Amino acid sequence: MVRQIPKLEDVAAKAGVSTATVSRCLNQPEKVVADTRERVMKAVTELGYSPNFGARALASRQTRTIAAVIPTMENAIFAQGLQAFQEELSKEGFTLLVATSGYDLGAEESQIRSLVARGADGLLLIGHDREPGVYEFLRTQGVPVLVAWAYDPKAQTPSVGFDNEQAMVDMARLVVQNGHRKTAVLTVDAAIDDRARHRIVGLKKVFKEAGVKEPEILECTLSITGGANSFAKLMDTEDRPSAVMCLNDVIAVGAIMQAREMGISVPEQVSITGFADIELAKVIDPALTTVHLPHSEMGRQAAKTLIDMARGNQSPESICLPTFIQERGSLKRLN
Amino acid sequence: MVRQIPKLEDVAAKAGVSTATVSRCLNQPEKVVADTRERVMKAVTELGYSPNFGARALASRQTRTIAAVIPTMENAIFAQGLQAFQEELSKEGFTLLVATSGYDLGAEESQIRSLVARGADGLLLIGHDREPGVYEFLRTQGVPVLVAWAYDPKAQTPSVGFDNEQAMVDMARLVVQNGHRKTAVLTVDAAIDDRARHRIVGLKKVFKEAGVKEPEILECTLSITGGANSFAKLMDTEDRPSAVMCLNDVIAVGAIMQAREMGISVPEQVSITGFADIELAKVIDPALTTVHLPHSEMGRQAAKTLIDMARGNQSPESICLPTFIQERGSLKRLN
DNA sequence: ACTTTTCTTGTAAGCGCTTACATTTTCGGA
DNA sequence: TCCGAAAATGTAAGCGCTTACAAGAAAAGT
Repeated sequence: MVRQIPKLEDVAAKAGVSTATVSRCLNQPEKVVADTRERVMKAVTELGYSPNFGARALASRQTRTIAAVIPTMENAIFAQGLQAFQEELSKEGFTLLVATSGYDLGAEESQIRSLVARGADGLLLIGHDREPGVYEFLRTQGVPVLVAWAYDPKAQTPSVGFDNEQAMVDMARLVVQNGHRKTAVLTVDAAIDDRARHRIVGLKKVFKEAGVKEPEILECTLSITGGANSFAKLMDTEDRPSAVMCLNDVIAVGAIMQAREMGISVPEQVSITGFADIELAKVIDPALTTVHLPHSEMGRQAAKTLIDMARGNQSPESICLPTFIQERGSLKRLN
Repeated sequence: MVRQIPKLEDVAAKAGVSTATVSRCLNQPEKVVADTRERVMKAVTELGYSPNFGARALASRQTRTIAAVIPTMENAIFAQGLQAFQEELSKEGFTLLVATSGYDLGAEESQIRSLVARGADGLLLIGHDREPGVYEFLRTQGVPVLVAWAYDPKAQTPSVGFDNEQAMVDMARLVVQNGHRKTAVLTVDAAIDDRARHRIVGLKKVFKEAGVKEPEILECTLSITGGANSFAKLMDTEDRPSAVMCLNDVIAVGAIMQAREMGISVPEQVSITGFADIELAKVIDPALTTVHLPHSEMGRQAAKTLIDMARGNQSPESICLPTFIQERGSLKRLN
C-alpha cells in the first residue's frame, strides 16, 4: 500500500479551509489572518506537505529555476563563479540547472534548448559568441538571458563581467614595461570565443603602441596538457620568446610544468603569465603572475541581475567589474 | 504585441490532428503512422513549438530532472565526477539540478528539501552521513536516492563509489612499508563525514597490525589554507612526524605549500600523501603521492544507476569501483 | 462479401496548483 | 445598533499536457 503524497486539497481539508487559502498561506502569507495561517501551517507540517512542482509551474507560469550553460566544470575556471551564482540563487529561493558545452557551440545550443524546454526562468551564458539563431530562439521563448565573463555595453544581450580587452591591456603593458620584446601568446580557439578575441585585441594594441613586434600567437586546447604541448612547440625554436602570455591560467600552468620538464627555468629563462587567477595559480611553482578576476562577485551579481530579469525587469544594466594584475613570481623584469 | 508561445493545441490545429496525436508523436513516435508523424513534426518545427515543462511534469508525474547536492564546487574534488555525471544524464535526456551544502548538514538538508520540492526524479548525495529524518522525508516523498563517494553494501541507501577504508589501508601500508614510524593525519571533521571516518578506520587498522604507534590526528577545514595552517601546527613541535597523511588532496597541497613556506623540504624532511588525485596533485611540486579515485567513472555509473532508479528499479546494485595508489614524488622511503 | 482483429486517431478527463472574482466576515464610525 | 468599507475566505476556471478509453479505419481471416 503506497502512502499517497498529500496535495493542497488534503491540507485544506485537514485545516478546514479552502485550497485557495492554503495556497495563499504558502505564497502570500500576509494575506491570511494569523489564526488561520497557523492552522494551515500545522496541517502542512503534520501531513509533510510539499507542493507539486509541475502543478505550481503550470499554474503560475514560472519555475523559480535558473539555468547556466558553462564550457566545463572540470577545470576550476568557472567553478568559483558558478558556486557563488548558485549560493545567491539559493538565497533568493531559486534553483540552478547546469549543463556543460565542452566549448562546442553546437553542444551549447542543444543544451540551451533543452534547459529552456525545462522551463528555466532565466539563462546564464558565458561570453557573447553564438549563432544568431540561438538568440532568436531565446527571444521567441521569452527567456531572459544574461552573459557573464564578458562585458559589452553595445551588445543586445546584457552582460555581467569584466573588460577582457582592458584586462589584457594591463597585462601586456606590464610585460612590455618589464622589458620583454620578443613574446608569444598561448590561447584557446579565438574564432569561437569572443573573450579570447578581445584579450588578443587588447594585447596587440599595447604592442603596437609600444612599437614592439607583435607576439606570435599559438592556439591550444584548454587543458594543462594542451598548454604544455603548445609551450613545447614554442620553445622548440632557435629564437625563443622571453615571455609567454597565456590567455588562461590552465594553459599557463601547463606551460610552467612543461618548462620544468624541459629544464627551462621560469621566470629566469622565460616568463609566463596567466589569466583568471584560479586556485592553481597559487599552487604552481613559480606562482603565476596573472589577471585577477572577481569570480565570486561576478557570480553573485549575475545571479542578482538574472533574478531581477526573471521577475520582469526587461532592460537591466550591464555590469563591468574591475580586474587587476596579481603579481606573483612567473614574470621577470629583463635587464 | 507579444507573440504567443505555441502550445500543443496550436500544433494539433496546424497539422489537422488531435492533441493526443501530437503528444504521441513527441513521446512515443512509433505509435503514430509515418505520414501523420511527418505532418505533425513539420508543424512543430514551423511553429517552433517546445512543450511546456510544467504541464508535462504535472500530467506525466515526472520531470526527467536529477538533482545533486555536493559539498562544494569551489575546489576540484567533486568537479570531475559531477561533470561526468551531468554528461551522462544529458545523454539520456535528463537535466541536472545542482546545489551545494558547504559541508553543513543543516544546509544540505534544506537544499535536499528544496530540490525534491522542485520535482527531481532522483537525488545524488555524497556520503551516507545525515540525519535519519532526511531519509525518512525522502522515503515519504518517494524520491530515489543514491549515495556517491562511498560504498556500503549494508546501508539502506544504494551507493556508487569506492571503499574508503580499503583505499586508506593501501595508502597506510605503503607509508609503513616505506619505513615511516612517526606519522600524523590531517583530516576534515570526521564526526559528520563517514568517508573520512572510514579512511581513519582503515589507516588505524594498518598501524595496529604493523605494531606501529598510531598517528596523531588533526582536523582542519577543507581548503588549502586549512591544510597549511594545520600542517604548520603539526611541524611546530620537537618531535616532527616523518610522514603526514592528508585525507584529501586539497589539504595535502596546503601542507606542501606550507612546508615550502617554512623551508621544510618535501619529501626529504617530511613525506606528504593525499587522497583523491585531482588536478592539483599533479601541479604541485613535488607532485603528490595520492589515492587515485575513478572520478569520471563514478559520475557516469552514478548517473546510469540513478536514471535506472528513476525509471522504477527499486533496488539497484551498489557499485564499488577500484582505487589505486598513484605514486608521485611526495612520499619518500626512509633508510 | 462480411466478420474479426489490429492499428490509428480522437475524445475528454484529469494532473495539482494559482488566482480573478464572488461571497462572507470583521470592524470602525455614525 | 446599524451600515458600508475593508479584510478574509471561498468558488471555480483554467494552466498545457498525458493517457485511458472510445471510435473509426485498415488488414486479415473465412
